[in-house]
Amino acid sequence: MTGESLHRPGPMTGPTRAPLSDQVRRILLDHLSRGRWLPGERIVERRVAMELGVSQTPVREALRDLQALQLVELSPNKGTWVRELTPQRLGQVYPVRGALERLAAELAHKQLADRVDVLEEHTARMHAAARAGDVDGQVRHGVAFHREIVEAAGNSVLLPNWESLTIELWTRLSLTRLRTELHDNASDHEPLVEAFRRQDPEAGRLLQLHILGYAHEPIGAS
Amino acid sequence: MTGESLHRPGPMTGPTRAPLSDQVRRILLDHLSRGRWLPGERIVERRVAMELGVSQTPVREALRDLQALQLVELSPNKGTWVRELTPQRLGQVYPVRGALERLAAELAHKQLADRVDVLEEHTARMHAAARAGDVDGQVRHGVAFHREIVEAAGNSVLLPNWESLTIELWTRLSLTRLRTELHDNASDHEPLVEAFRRQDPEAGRLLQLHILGYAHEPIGAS
DNA sequence: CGTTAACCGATGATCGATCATCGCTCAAGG
DNA sequence: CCTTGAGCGATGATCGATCATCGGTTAACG
Repeated sequence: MTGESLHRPGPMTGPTRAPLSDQVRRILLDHLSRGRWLPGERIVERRVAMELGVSQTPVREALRDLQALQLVELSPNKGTWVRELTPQRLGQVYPVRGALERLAAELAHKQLADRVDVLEEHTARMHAAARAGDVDGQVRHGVAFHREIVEAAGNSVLLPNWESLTIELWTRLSLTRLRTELHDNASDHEPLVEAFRRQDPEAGRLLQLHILGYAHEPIGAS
Repeated sequence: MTGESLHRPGPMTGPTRAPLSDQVRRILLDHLSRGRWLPGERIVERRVAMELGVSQTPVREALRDLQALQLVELSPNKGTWVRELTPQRLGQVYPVRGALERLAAELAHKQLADRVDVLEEHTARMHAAARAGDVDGQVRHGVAFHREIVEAAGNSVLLPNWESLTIELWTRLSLTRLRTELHDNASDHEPLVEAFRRQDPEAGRLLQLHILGYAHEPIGAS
């Protein structure tokens, strides 16, 4: 499963595209979310480069990106480490996320009223995934629900800021590493959808509380 | 003033430190804030590298950092451009900043009560700078005031998120490029300090409104 | 045996060169 | 004259090699 060389032999049929550093970043993200590297472990640029059949440069760039996502720690002249996923760190994400999404809901209250059908769609898929025992699906649609809200705000500063929290990845890591439960069932989202539908001025606040409710879930939280 | 070579001849006395890419980033930030490159203009990696006497690599890394700060735009295989500073973009920063700082104030309401003296210090310096006609000082201390609040929250997700907004730089750019006025006088901050001192539950909300008030300042905003 | 400093392998940082892609130019074809 | 595509210069992307730094190892010294 590893050792997947990224060399492009010959003319490389088709649209090719995608800088190597992007592909490397995706692979590293994948490895991280699967626990290929555990927290505290070192990531050696040259080793990864050789393994992927690329040079040090794109690996280095990819690691810089992961640093921006707070997934790894880079120390000048020392190297790269996988950051610990502690319940404390996880707990610090929720307040920020809550504040940002509340703002989004307040900015987008008008647009959201027209998009409740999309939100309901996500809710339904979430529900279906839950019944099918599809954890991955639950996470994906759950995050999509929230991303929809943030995108609806149409604020080009807000969206990248929210994306930088990488909710989906953190949720996955939390599930596997901290063995948290997934309580994020569809029914929790229905009151929110209703609030958006009637453009309830309190919808933002409801959303914020909804998110802070996630914070109580981790089993690991003492 | 340009053409400052970064070569390190000989044993380089002293602590040396600081990767070249960091120095380059600082220089580029400086150039950007001074208008060395105007919005829409192209930044060519090799040209900058030669000018600074370094190779393409550290320049490239520095540009990636600037991209994360939303100061430039990078298009794969196309190059780097300085992003426009439009009143619209600027106006989108304030709501996000407001939401984040409100959260900070609410998280830190206890710690802030013990730090009102620091806040007052910044207010005083702001005031002094204003009287001295020292615009730069006003900006610096004004931002420091707000950073103090965000730091007091002690949330390791919140702080980097707030820093990524690069308030100080945007304020400077706004002053020079959009010719906005600086209404951010010290007296505006005094009610905030008082609210923090008495741990007013509404302090966060006050701070948020205070920040949104900045948004009305730009002359350029139609 | 504990302390200190030169030594050295591993690895991040940087370099100079090469590869690949983008846009533009310009001439052939209609 | 307009369209089309080969040719080409500029420049980003990637590479392989080299430089510099960090940390652990070793050996002289007391």
